[in-house]
Formats: sequence, C-alpha cells, structure tokens
Amino acid sequence: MKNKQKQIQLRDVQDVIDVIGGRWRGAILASLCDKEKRFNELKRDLGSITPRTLTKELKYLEMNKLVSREVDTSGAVTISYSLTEHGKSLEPLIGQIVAWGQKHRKVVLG
Amino acid sequence: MKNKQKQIQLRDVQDVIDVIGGRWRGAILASLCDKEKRFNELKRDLGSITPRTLTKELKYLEMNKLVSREVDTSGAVTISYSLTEHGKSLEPLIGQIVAWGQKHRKVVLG
DNA sequence: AATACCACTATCTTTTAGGATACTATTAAT
DNA sequence: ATTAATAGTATCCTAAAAGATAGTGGTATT
Repeated sequence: MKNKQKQIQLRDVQDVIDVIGGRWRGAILASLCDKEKRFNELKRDLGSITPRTLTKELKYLEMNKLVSREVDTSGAVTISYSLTEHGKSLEPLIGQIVAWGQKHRKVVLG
Repeated sequence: MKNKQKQIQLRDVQDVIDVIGGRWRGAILASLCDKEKRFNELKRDLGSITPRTLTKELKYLEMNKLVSREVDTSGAVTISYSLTEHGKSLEPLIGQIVAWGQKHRKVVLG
C-alpha cells in the first residue's frame, strides 16, 4: 500500500476515535444501541456522568448525526434520544469493541 | 439481556476506548499494523507528535501488552517497536474503524 | 399543598492531555 | 573533527475535558 494511503488511514482512525472517544461518547452510543432512552435513563445507565457532561456529549453526537433528539409534548414533555441510521451503522463496530474488550481484560489481568 | 450484562458492556467499551483512545494511541497502533517500526520512524509517520508524547504512549501500550520494544545492540543501538500477539488481535478492529471512518466522513460532509 | 421527578443550565474548580522547547548520550558518516 | 541521526529526558506551559454543586421551570403524584 502506498504511503499516502497509510496517512489517510491514520487520519480515519483519529477521526473515529474523536467521535467515539473521550470518557463517555462510546458508552453513550453503546447504551443507545440497546434502545432509545431518555436523559435521566441514560444518566442512570452511565452511572457517574454529570448532567453537564451528558448534555454536552449528546449535543456533540447530534451534531455529528449519530444521535437524534425527539420531543414528545403529548402529556408531560418527554425527550428521547436514539441512534440515527448513521449511528446504527456503528453497531457492528461497537459489538466488536465489546468483544475485544472482554478478551483484553483477560490478557491484561491474566 | 440482563441489566448487569449491559453495564459490563459499557465498561468494556470504556476500557477499549481508553487503550486505543486519545489523540495518538489508535494511530500508533494502526501504524504498527503495517510493520514494526523504530522510534523516529513512528514519529515521522505520525507527523506532529512530540517525542515526549510518543515515549509516553509507547510505554502505556507496552504496559498494556499491545506493543513490545526490542533493542538490537549489534552495531549502533537500534530499537524497534512492534505489535505483540495481543496487539495484532486488534487489527480487524482497526480495519473496521478505518472503514467506518471513511463512510462517516462522507455522511458528515455530504 | 408538598414532594418528587424530568431535563436540563450555570458557575466554579480540578485534572489530564498534550504541545513547546531544550537538552543528552551514543553512534555513523564525511 | 564535525555534522547528523537515533532514541530518548527534562521542564515548563496551556487548553480542553470533566467533576462538584447548586439552581430552574415545568409536570405529575399523593
């Protein structure tokens, strides 16, 4: 493979790490793979995330077209977050991440 | 799936993001997928990384059993970094990351 | 009427990552 | 002998990420 191609690949890796990286983004996406969720539901799932951070990360993911925010005004206003089509295309990748993560834990501990 | 299982998955995602995350770790691993490399070779590949950061990241990756450091003292001392077996097990994942990254760029730009 | 839940926002502080820059010890090339 | 390359260290500094904590305005529950 040409050297230029390799540089592009490194950039791709850095881009993806950017969108799923950081302490929470990957976990938020993984949690939404399960099903659509509301703000506090996500917060509980994630355990120790602060509302400030969750808000910020959700906005980032919306901007990157991975997550959509829907408001339901029938009755009490509820807001649900779900993966967009593009977000769903991440599911296999997240699956592989989970699988490798389990293997990795064994290697590092064992 | 049970709730406890889901928590474990979220933790796995966070763990993996940790080992391949940050600005450089993923790119370093991707670069070593190609072939084993020396310190300055990696530095050139990665473009703008500083030696301080490269040293630090390589040590981290060594500690996590993903990269091994080998010293060759015949002639001038040369040091080469390569993926361990465990590190190599990341290759398919990195491949998928690159593929998704290319797709993602199109979605976000287009 | 009081309490509690929802979905946040605001402010302040701490932590961490990583850049900038200079330097070192060894070896190789000219 | 000088220059350049290798493989880093050592210090200092800054910017960004994220935690801690409190508060807000609405709805639902009892």
